[in-house]
Amino acid sequence: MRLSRSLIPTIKETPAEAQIVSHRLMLRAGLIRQQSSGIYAWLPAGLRVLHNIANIVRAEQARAGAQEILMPTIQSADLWRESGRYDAYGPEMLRIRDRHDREMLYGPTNEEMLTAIMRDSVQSYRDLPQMLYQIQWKFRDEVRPRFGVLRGREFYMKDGYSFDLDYASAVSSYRRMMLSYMRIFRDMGVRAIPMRADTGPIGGDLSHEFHILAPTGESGVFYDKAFETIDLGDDTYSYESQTDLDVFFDHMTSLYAATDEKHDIDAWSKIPEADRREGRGIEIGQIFYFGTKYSEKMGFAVVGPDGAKIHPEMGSYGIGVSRLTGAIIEASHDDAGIIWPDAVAPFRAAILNLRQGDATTDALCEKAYASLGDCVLYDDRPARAGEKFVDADLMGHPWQIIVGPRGAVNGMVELKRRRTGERAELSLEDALAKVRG
RNA sequence: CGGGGCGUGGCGCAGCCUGGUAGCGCGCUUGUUUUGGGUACAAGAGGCCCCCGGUUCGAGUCCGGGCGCCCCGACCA
Repeated sequence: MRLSRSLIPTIKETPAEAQIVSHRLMLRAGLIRQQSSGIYAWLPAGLRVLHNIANIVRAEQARAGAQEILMPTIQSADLWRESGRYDAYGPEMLRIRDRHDREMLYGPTNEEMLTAIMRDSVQSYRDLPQMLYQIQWKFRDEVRPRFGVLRGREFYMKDGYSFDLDYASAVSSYRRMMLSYMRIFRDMGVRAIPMRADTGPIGGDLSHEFHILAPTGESGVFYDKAFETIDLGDDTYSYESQTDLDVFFDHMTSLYAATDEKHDIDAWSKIPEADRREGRGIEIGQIFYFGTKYSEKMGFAVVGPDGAKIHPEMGSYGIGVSRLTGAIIEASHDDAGIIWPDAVAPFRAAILNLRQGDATTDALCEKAYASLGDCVLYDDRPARAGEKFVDADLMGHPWQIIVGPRGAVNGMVELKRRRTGERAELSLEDALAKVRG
């Protein structure tokens, strides 16, 4: 994209309402604009990040055997009466009425709806197991939204659901999702740690939360340093191998990891001091096994091989996609601005034209832009160099291709790596090769 | 839901106590200048001072009632 023709409204001063760093930077870098408390509009650069994150989720979920679907945001209250959650959920659920005075709601999660879909569509044990997910907007009317997209009321979330014939199979699905989640977060360039968790209103008896480490995280976390060097490779663990999934799960759950709420001093003290790590974490995902809670209440059963009815064992699996955009910034920034991991950056690189209007410089920039295409942001504004440097650092592009008249006459540019600050004088061709990776 | 704070050009704020022509910095527009880390000068544009009501000759300012937003706590993907 050409910055001169893009709506990426960076701002110099810190908006008064933004207290934490990711919120400030998302506003300043022109990623989002607030519309109401806890409700945000996503501008072009912000939406690209959201899509990048969602696509990483899609790719790895597909490999784990999950199918993508899309369910509506608006649901019928009747559905939730079947599970008993219409009354149980409380004021976090946004309840609305349509013109015929029918009770509706803006979905905060989708166990009921998908169970109903399955009930209508699946009758035989031969059709299970199934693993389905969607990436869709949710609404939870938080008492006190804050921290920008980290605690919005409207949020973009991946929610997945597994349906299995028996407990063993359900546990296998759960373990497969745990592996998939760890790989998803790795692919985004952040380190996540699974921690045993309470199940909350979703119900059930097996649950883990995933936290990514960030100095500004909401909760204190305690973990074994082995999490810093976890091997998640395809050669080590296969989704197809039950043994692999079990080994992986045992490895994850045998290592100590707890938020401050669940911290166990005794267990902690048994870990060699050199292996203990303390930090702050932001929850970016949670997985649950909850058995037949919904399939029984909502009358979803399949006929088994012996003709008997079987209520499928279910689990659900969430990733806060919009929250991740903020969480990644919390984990990856400096005083100058965002430092995007390559995989989620809105643009792989920015081309900084330091002398807009200088024929040689312009030509070299155009060449770079034509070569890299949509994955770069070409700063072709008639602005001063300093302003372009500052904005590029703020927006956090992994690479900056700095083109000025001094080097341009020889076809040379300066390539800067945002994360390390390293710079090198290179020919344009060499710089482009590096940016392409 | 308890406690606190704030609503004044796009952004950050002053003015309110003590009522009397709506200000500052940044940004924006035009020109000159400058040109490798937010240049300097000049000239401009831009404001139902959150809303409604009251007091007053006169309200951004005082009083009452709303609405919105933020922060701390409890709660939470």
